[in-house]
Amino acid sequence: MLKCPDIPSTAAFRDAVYSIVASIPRGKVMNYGQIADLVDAPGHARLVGHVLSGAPPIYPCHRVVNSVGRTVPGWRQQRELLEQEGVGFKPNGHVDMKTFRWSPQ
DNA sequence: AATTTGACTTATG
DNA sequence: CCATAAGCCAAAT
Repeated sequence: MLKCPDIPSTAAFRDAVYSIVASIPRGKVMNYGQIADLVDAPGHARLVGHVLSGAPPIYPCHRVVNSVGRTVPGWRQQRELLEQEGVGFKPNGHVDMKTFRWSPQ
């Protein structure tokens, strides 16, 4: 996968994040920390979130949730989108990460 | 340059 | 579902 020698908001970093997000299969989700790790920038989970906040809507950013499976604050529709794809939510309102978290082959 | 803010994480209650 | 706390790091103010 693309690696960014530099760390922060470079085109490479953003491109890598977009690439990862675009590769999340339908019906699965990923959390920010995992993406950060995949782009060779461990600890930059918050940056991933920041990048996604400015990402073009062409990417399935609704498949990215936080580590406990919580949906994006302020984006109520995200849950509907995920449920529509087959992602199951636990009774507590969080995604069942145990089942729907996607890991790269 | 210092402080605040946030699409984070883990833990605890 | 929410609240709090400590740790974390880059961006915005």
